[in-house]
Amino acid sequence: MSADRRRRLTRDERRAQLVALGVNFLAEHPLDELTIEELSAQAGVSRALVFHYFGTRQGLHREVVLMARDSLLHASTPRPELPAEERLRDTLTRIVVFVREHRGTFYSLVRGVASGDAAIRAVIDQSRDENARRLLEVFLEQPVADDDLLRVALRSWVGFAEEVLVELAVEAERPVAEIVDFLERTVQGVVAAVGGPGPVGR
Amino acid sequence: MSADRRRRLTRDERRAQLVALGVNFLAEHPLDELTIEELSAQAGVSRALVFHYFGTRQGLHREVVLMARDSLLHASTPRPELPAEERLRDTLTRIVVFVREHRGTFYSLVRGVASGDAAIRAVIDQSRDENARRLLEVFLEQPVADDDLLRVALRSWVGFAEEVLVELAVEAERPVAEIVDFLERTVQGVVAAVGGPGPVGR
DNA sequence: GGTCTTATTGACAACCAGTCAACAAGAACG
DNA sequence: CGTTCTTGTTGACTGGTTGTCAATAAGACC
Repeated sequence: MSADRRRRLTRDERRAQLVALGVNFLAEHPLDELTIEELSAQAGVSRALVFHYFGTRQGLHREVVLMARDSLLHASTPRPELPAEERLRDTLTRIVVFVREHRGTFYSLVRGVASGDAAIRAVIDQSRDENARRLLEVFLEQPVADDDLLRVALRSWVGFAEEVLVELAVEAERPVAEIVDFLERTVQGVVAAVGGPGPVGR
Repeated sequence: MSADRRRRLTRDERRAQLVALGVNFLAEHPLDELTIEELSAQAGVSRALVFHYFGTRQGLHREVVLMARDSLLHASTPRPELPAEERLRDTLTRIVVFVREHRGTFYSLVRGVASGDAAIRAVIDQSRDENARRLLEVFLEQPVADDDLLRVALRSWVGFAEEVLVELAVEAERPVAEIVDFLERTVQGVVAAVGGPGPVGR
């Protein structure tokens, strides 16, 4: 509460403050409990100001989810200098660590966001797309029978991984290495399944 | 619109009518657009009556989701007389067919429900639990290294399958048999991954 | 036809989203 | 240092939705 009464901020400062407060809120509450009144009260400003910056309640929600999502994506950006196998393991490890350190945020992102608003769902969908794309780069070197099916498989495996992370990283206390091992083996298992029931070269 | 003006129904009849209208609505709209006003108007009754039966908006939502969920679970109940392998394939086939015939409902269930309300999320969670339990019965005969991990794997694979179904059965038009093949292979791949990186006996 | 149960309703209060014209903080300028 | 001007900020208003409750009336039972 370092806010003096009636201090005037630049557009960018105020915007950043409000979004940051929203992300903090998201770490401990589901998105649909984030009300304009709540946020404006925490920021010590009027409700009208929040509407001025975000237009609508859903506009605010979109910005908050976008910021939280980008934190996660940024924290788990693959290191391109690593070879495919190591890169996958490194990325998975950083995801698991991030989820452990921001359980509430991660949980809200993958479970607490199913807004009827298409723009908000799109933000989450883009996250799955990006993660699937990163995986595709890892597995692209292997020949597969059906490219389109591989894309679906990887995108769906992201959903699988989200569930695993919620159960093993958010709610339980499994060692990070075990979770990473498990994720690594299952993604390989799923990719193998795309190629058909035959033997899998890794 | 066979409703006469001011007809008085029994509690069970009225309740069933309102829930059924809610489920129909869910097939074409996300849950959070289901408002008391909308439902009461469609049923030709007062808003107060809906509150009388369901207490709160979330109470109504819970009942609607519960009914939609049970339709899905009922339509895909495993046939215990079949051997494990056939039973899995039969169940998966009926799920895919059901999803095709009720795309909107399925989509709303797995994507449109992320209410902040714990009771509503619990309804969806129970669905995943039940599906995981059914799968466990199929795979229980095989020895696995880590029982708890198998449970997590199957529960998470349900999330994987939901994503696959949305992409291949709801949004795309892949043949049923291809989807079932793919689901079958991936669940086996995931179960194999639980046992470790070694070869998989099937 | 009268009475009694209870399904049903209209009216009321509280809360929240969204709008808009008006206010004021603080920088720019003379 | 006072004035002007930009623009961040606000109070007041409207509309819509949730939730409450005492009152009403449909229909069964005698």
